Amino acid sequence: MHGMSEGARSTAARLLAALEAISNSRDGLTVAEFARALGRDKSIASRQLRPLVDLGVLERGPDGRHRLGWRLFTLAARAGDQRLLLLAPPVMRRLSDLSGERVHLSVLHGREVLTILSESSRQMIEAVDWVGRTAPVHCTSSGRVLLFDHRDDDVRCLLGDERLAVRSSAAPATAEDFLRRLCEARKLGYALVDGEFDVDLVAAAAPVRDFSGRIVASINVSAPAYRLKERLWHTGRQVASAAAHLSKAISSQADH
Amino acid sequence: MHGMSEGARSTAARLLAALEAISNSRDGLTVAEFARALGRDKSIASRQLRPLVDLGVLERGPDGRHRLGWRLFTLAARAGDQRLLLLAPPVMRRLSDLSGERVHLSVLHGREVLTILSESSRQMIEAVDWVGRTAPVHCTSSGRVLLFDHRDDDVRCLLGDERLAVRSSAAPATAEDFLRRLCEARKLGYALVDGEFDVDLVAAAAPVRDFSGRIVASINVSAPAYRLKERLWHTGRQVASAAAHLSKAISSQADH
DNA sequence: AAGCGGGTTGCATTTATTGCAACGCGGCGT
DNA sequence: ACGCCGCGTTGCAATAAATGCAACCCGCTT
Repeated sequence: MHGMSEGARSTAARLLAALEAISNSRDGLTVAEFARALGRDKSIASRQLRPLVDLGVLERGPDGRHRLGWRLFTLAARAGDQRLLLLAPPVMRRLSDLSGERVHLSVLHGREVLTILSESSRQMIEAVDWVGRTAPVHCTSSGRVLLFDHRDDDVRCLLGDERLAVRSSAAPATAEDFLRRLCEARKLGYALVDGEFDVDLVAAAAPVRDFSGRIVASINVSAPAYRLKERLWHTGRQVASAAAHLSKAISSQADH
Repeated sequence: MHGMSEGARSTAARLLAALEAISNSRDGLTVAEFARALGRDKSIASRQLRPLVDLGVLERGPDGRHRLGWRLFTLAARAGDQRLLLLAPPVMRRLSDLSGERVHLSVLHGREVLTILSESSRQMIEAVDWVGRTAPVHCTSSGRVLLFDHRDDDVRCLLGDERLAVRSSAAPATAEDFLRRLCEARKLGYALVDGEFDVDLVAAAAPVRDFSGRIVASINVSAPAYRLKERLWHTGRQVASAAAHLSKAISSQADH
């Protein structure tokens, strides 16, 4: 009952305590239950809950129970974007040092893959800036990873019925061909691509997920085949590890 | 970028305004920027931000910029219908590819329509879109759809007795006018709107229902009239199909 | 009818927020 | 070096909140 009586000093702390009290309840709280949970008078509960409902932070069901509202989700979604851009660079840099190659962060952009961050390696020879540019989803490791959680039907619809525009002989020519490779990558947990986007390029990618498990980005290593092909499997595991680390960091308190 | 909303009375409203000000900034806000965004003294900003940072709602980077923090995730993870949020994006993306236009997912919030997801060619970068914002219920396709199952009396009560605030000459001026259009949409199974919210905007929306048949959200396509008006009927059927598909998806148990 | 619990509202008191001022800090141009 | 400007924090009085008690309405049980 007295669960977590704590010294809530600030009004912000009291408000957050209110939200968490409701969050911790399974079916929401009525005004009286809410008042008891906070150990305050029910009048306070009534007057505190109303503006929150008006703002959309809480929802009041027809049964008079208060539950968390959609507004919190829109905030959390933006928090995810901000934290991704904030926390990705150090993870990417470490991966770049480990692999010795250039590391990219990409998101799904329509039916293409958009690179939004890039961390350079010490190498002289490397692909020029891809930031802001898009690449086909079907012949890149990032594209494969970003479609991890899509159902086969959605993938087919995304790729279109026609034959895929092949950039090289190694790239998948049909949607079914792509789905086979996607299935392989799913089992593996990360995607390896050899000469599909460009005959001389190999790449490894892994998915970055937010707090709800949704794939929000892909982290990938791309390099000339002669330099990376031999150890591509090893790099794949490194990328997967980095992506998992970034996924955890986005939704957890302590970073670095 | 300046404070757009006025009339924040309660402390809860002030707090939410603070969070949204930071949410709407791409790289976070410093204390001074935050103060300017709220139009208040910087001392208030300093004293308001600190407890939020301590609680984990906000995070203060080494550069002194405040971004949304991890604590929002713990709340949002239980907010709303997680199943809907998880399954909607792929369906929306497919509809976006089909129609070539931007797709939104909205819920009813009081007498307004709140957009909670948006899928299109652009994903997260420069996402200054509708997400998190509300629109009038009487002159939007989503609003019409979200009131599908409301009784006429409830609709009248929701809209109020007074004349509706018309945004354009095409929008319904009275509750009875709205009810006529709502009845049309009911028969059709989806709602088409031409120049009601904005003279140059057309839209099509369809209802998303949960297992019990209750309308939990609306999926809709919105685009400039010159681009979509010709094929709006066709788009309406596409939207209805996508909404039906999503309704089935959130009701079914089996899902990878 | 009376009792009970949930929900809201009035009002005096208590408490916290507000805005002004001042201060320390770090960069930058003359 | 100096002064200047912007940022961030802190004291302090006036202000504007939140708080708790009470009363009230409503539906329901006894």
